Amino acid sequence: MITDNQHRKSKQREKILELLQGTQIHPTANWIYDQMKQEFPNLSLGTVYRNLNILVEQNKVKKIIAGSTFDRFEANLGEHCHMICEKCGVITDFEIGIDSSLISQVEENLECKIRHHKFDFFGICKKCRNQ
Amino acid sequence: MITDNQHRKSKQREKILELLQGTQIHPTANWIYDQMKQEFPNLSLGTVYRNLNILVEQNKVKKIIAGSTFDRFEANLGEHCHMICEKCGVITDFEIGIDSSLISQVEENLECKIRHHKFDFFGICKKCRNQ
DNA sequence: TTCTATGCAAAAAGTTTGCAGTTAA
DNA sequence: TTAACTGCAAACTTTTTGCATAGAA
Repeated sequence: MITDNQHRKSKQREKILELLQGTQIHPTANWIYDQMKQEFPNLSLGTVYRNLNILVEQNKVKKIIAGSTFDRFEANLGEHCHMICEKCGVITDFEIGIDSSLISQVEENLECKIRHHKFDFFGICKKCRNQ
Repeated sequence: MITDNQHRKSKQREKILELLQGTQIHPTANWIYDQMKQEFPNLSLGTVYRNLNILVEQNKVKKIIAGSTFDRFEANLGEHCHMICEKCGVITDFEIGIDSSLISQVEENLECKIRHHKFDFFGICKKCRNQ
């Protein structure tokens, strides 16, 4: 494991990364906690969360399906994408021409049925760029 | 407002829908609560959440950037999409050829800087289809 | 020796739920 | 009249944080 200047080596953090690198299931913090309990009987969930945040910060791990923010709601039921500004948090709707064959391409590859999709773009919005 | 058989009319729910239909900002439950406080001084946040869930159930409103589930993590840092099974919750990685001009198209339209994006497909996975 | 990491427990943040009273149909 | 809706408060779930101790460098 490559260590940076800010963080020391830790058995727990190494194990968390190892678990994440060795699984396809996109686990929750709690799943990781359960896996580690045998090897680290006194492990606490707080340690798992703390280390996950460090690993995300170090770009060794990604957090997906961002929870922890507030639920947000909209009444725009049409098909559209979101551009989420990482600076001010504003969400802007827009439409792009999604090639409809894209969906069937996915369905064929994974042999699944797609019911809907969500395309989110993250970056800096016009307003924040000009400040 | 069109009512179904299960739900009666409610001033609060009507107002919530009206607010959502009249804004672009993809509000949180708490923002809605604040907007309504003047008109409904005794309003409770619980009522807002309850009605938002009813409106979502009625397909009059969408919940976006799904919070409330667990955070999920992955160590796959390459560019890929997720197929999320709505039945069993399994998340499957896959790659699709995203036309790179798509990003610059979005950047030009919104005059913004896109740093990353997230494409999620929701549906029924192969395993669940065959059950 | 120093300062990060840990376990524990308490707190925080966001959402849901039970209850008794209110209201739409 | 009946059953959904409401406000209130308590409970719940997920994540973060403060503190004293352990451990890496």
